Amino acid sequence: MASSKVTAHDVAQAAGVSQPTVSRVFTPGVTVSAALEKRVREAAKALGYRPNTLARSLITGQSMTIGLIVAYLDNPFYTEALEKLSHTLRERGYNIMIFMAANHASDVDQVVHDLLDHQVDGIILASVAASSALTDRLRDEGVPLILFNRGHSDRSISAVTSANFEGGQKVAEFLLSGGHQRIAHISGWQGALTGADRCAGFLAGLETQGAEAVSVTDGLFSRETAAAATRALFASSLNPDAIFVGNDHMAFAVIDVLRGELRLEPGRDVSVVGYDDVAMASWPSYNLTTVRQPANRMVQAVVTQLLGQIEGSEPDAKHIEIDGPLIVRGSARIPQGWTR
Amino acid sequence: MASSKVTAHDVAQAAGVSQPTVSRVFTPGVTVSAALEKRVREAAKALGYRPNTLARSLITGQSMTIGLIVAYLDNPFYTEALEKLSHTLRERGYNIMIFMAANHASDVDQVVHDLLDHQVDGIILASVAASSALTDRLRDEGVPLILFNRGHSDRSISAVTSANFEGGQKVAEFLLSGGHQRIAHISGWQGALTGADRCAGFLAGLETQGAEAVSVTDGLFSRETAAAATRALFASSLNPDAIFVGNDHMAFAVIDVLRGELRLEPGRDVSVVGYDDVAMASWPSYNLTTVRQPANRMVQAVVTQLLGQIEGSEPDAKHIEIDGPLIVRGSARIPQGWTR
DNA sequence: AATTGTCTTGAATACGTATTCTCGGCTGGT
DNA sequence: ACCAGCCGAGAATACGTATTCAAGACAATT
Repeated sequence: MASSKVTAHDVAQAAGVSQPTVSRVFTPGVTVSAALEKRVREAAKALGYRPNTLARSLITGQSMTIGLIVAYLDNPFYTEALEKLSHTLRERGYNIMIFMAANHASDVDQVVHDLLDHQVDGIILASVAASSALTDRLRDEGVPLILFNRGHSDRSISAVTSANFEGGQKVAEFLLSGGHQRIAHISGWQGALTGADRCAGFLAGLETQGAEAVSVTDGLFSRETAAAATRALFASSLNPDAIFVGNDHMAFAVIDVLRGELRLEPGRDVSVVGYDDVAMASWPSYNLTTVRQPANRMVQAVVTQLLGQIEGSEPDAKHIEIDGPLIVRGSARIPQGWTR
Repeated sequence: MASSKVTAHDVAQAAGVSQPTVSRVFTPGVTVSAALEKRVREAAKALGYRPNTLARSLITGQSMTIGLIVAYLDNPFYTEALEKLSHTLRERGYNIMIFMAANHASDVDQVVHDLLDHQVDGIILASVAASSALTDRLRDEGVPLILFNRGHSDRSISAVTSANFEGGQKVAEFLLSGGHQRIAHISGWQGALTGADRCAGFLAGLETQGAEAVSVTDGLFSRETAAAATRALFASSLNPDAIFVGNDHMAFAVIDVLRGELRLEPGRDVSVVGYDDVAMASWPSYNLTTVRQPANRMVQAVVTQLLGQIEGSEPDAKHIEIDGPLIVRGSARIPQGWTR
């Protein structure tokens, strides 16, 4: 029964009221007499009317849309987060405009401009760095920005991460308790605070007990790089007995190389510890000991903080760190009497 | 230097021209004298002006936005597709508004209505079924719809899938050539044409050579269901020597159960074949023989077809099937002299 | 009964842009 | 030199809604 484009005017005419009255019926918190509301709703239903969000946004200045930029979708941690973000934002009435960006600053800048042209109410950068030119622009434009799983040296930028430094420390403590002697680290990308903090925490944790890593390599959050680093590690004379890998995604590559090429069984011949606790970490093939990043709580924090800034109730930027436990599985030797 | 909201009027005033002239400068294909264009562009740059896409969309009726609805993001095939879709659509000037939907028809309907309120120019349903109430509504509204990796009984609905029936046949031929005697099938969800077609092709392929499956179970595209089906399969007296699994995502679960719980090595004790050829299929831990769904070509087809319908150059709906090869790896016994 | 106040509703306007229409000036052809 | 035709730019309008403003109806208070 609906024709292609039904406007509030059409409904108004059908219901014998004015267009603003129709608008009021569909605007929460505005009062309309019960009789008119009924007539309007019936007419709207009969005609198949639904408000045009674009026109509404134009006048209210609120698009109810959040821009999301994400780089590494091959890392399942981010798809998990994307899924939860989508649901949580939708519950709060917001929609997501999504962009995949290469991790070049120029590409990100371009994408952000596109988002601004679409009048997004806020922007989430997941696993992507923000140039200061960009943050300046956004501050100027008054569009809230929040980083997901990335820190920023400028503390006036909102960010949600896990407690990466402490996470790295936990791994160090665990591996040392396990009596490992030659501990190597294939780190997350050192260009990102997330990777650097985990690395720093890990090394600090080792140092606390007078130990140090036999090798530290930047794995760049890439499977290929991590795999190559693993081969190099065992081609050298270092002969490590434990490897802390900067995230699960790389850790799977490390395990594949160990098992498939080097005939070393994780947990028996070499200990491997990851970071993220993605779903795959619990699959029997990997059974990875890892530090959990609580995606649920991180997403909740992102949404609360971002919408707080948008709706003005929480205007101050914050760097929120969320603590996560070490999940002990089979890929690393378990210290005797380990209960933590 | 930019203030919070710069409009075309501001630029016009600064450049000493009218607002429409500013608009013309930013509208491709419209002619403006070089002198004025230069003045406008300089003023725009100085003020930090960028056109408001919402206002533009309101008048042109084109939002340059595509709605994307996806259900199973834990299946990496879809994240891969999402990534490619994002890039391809962006190249063509379109943006993506994304929603995660449970696979209930009611949820999908709700989400589609939200998308329509946002005036999307077209809708892609990935791994989600469309109710006929929905397709009617969309046809009425004049918004093109296309299904990705899902067929539809109504041939007037556009859809892009792989050649699922033929793919299933290929697997049957391969397993029979390998001399397998007791072949089982853990199928994709039979409520979806994708799952049903693969299954039908497989069974038809077996029948061609006078064989039949010892067991057919619906795996529902779910890891847990597939794992349970595997356990049940080997708890019975069937003792299968080959399993064709309806997609890679489930096949990984099957392999995990075989190896971790049943101590059976895929490729030696049991042959396992999947469907999709996601990146993980080539990882050494799984090394999965599988039918490739060419994500690149499928995405290209989706975009070409959808934008064709939107821009009017290709108004007729089509069901496009894209053929993919069997990728032979190590998880299934290779027939002697197999070269195809 | 008169007045104050509240509550509803319609008229008018605004949001920021694209497009139609019109007009002035300019070019080119004979 | 004159006119047809064309091109470029401004004035006006449209897109579909939310909001301000003013006016009217009605209840409540004195």
